[in-house]
Amino acid sequence: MEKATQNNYSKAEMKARLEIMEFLARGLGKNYKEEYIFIEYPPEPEMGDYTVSFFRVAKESGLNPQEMAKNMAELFETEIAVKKDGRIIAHAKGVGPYLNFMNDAKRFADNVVQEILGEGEKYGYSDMGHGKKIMIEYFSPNTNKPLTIGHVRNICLGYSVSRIYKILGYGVIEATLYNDRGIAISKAMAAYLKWGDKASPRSENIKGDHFVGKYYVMFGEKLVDDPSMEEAAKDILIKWEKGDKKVIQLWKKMMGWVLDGFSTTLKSLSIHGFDVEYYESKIYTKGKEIILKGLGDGIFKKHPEGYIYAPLEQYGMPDKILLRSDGTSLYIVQDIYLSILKSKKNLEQSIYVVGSEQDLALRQLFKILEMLGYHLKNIHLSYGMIRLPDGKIKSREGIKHGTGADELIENLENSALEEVKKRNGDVSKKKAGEISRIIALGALKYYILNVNAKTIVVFDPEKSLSFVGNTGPYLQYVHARISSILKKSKVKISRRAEFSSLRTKEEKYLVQHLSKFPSYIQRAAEKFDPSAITLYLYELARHFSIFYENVPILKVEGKLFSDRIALITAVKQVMACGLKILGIDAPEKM
RNA sequence: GUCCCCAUAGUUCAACGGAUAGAAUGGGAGCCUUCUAAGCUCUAGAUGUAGGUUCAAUUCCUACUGGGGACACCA
Repeated sequence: MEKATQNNYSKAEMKARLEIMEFLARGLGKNYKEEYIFIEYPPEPEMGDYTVSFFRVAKESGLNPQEMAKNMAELFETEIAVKKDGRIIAHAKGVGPYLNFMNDAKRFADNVVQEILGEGEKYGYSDMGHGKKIMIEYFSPNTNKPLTIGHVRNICLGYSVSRIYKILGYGVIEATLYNDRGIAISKAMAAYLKWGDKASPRSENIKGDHFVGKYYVMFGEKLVDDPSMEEAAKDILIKWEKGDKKVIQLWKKMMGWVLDGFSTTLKSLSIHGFDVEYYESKIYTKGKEIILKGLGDGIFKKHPEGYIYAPLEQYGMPDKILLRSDGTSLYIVQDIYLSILKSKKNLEQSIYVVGSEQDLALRQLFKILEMLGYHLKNIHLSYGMIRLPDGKIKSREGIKHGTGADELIENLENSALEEVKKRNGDVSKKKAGEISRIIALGALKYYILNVNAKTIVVFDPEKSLSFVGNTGPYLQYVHARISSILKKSKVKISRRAEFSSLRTKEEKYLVQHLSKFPSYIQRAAEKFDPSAITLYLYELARHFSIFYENVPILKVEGKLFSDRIALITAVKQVMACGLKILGIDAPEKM
């Protein structure tokens, strides 16, 4: 097992871990081997705050793990526990082959709550990425049809992973590539020329991407009766490549409509642009020199039939054709060019958020780059597709009902609005609209990010998205409830306070969980997986909800009151920060 | 045909090789004169099959079965 070179722990957790390591090193003596000791979290909070298992150490030293745990627990209790000298770890208990450590609840609460309130919004941040640049390319749509829930998954993943790395101090460049040329667009253009009759999104009152998508679908539908359309599309493509003025003019017009539509969808998802935008139309001819040089250097080969290819069978992949017999380049050539362009930015790593159906294509791309001598760390963040209970989203007729990004968001906003009205008769129409928008997006983004990226999700437009249970709105609800209490409490909390009165089980578990936030951020980063954050936040919300049911806040007085206010302030802050990582807004009221 | 991914409660998803396989939803039973019931409590319910590695396997390996994806001089 590899150990991270640097860990993102809260200061409180770091203190506890150092105490444990120090104790174990001394107590185990010559049997202590750092590579076999892992401090983990026990499966249940009541078992303790940290745990170490002795399987490995015992095996290496020929001892019995149960006895080791028992002896070490005794040693801790007789030597350390009695001292009460300001340590975080107060007790140790041997349970089978595990040694469980318990924090001093009061001292740990002091440390954790002070740290969170002291660091404010920066709690959980790290500088481990200081001076390191990474680029993450995501979204990268084809520009011939509107966006689907599949694109939304891509966007949510890319956006969230970007946030995670930013928090760890990396310089993150968010990039996208518009696939704005080629046969698909030519088809939409051909259909528009034939049946468009000078209509426009404005004249038809349709969003630009939907407008163009309509013609793309029309092309496919009418092709059956009118096979000549195939030729018409090819003709347009050829004219486009030659720079035919009329074709280019039409293309610019239609691309403008599509990109305008995309921009609207992105805004409705609260995504506000990318640091770098690449356009296929601007780079698609580039890269040919690289291939020819590679051929000259013996890296690539020329087939007797005339095409140039990368020999990849030696690496267990099919060979990849790069240049056609007529000398024109295939799509991957511009990918190679773009990757090399990126590598000139001194990147620590370059991440591609691309669906798993392109696993092979990206493996080939990365291998070719390696063959060319570019050893940039390329990572494919591969995600599974979203399917419907009865099959794929895409079909010949375009996309299936309920899976378009725009209609999905709109439907969700409408049902969220009904809920808000039901629960909040007193809010203004405008406010209700704002809140329902926040909730709708919370539900959608959480739904997508709560599962591992590579899982193929079965999505039922009628049933899948809900506002109850393990959902985004549940987390938002916790935030809103805390906000409501704080509004009523009207106290100033001191960051230096000692939170001596946080004694209940519910408070202890909350503090314990709060202290783990930074380590979950790191876990999410290592795996490029925002679901580590959703998992963390769901548990935080659970702990809070149980606390809320059982522990009164506004009804108690004095120090107990102010301590609990401090605690829930910390919960609110961590919840807001975590939701922000997911791209979800935290409402004050709902 | 070759390669890749997946298989866990009725359903949709969890589980760095470790403690009693967790949630949610749906089913059953409760909790609003008390800080927002989008909540809380209790209850029934699952690792495709056969081997192997390991002190320990949902997790790693092999085969099988069943799903999905990829393998164009398309993008």
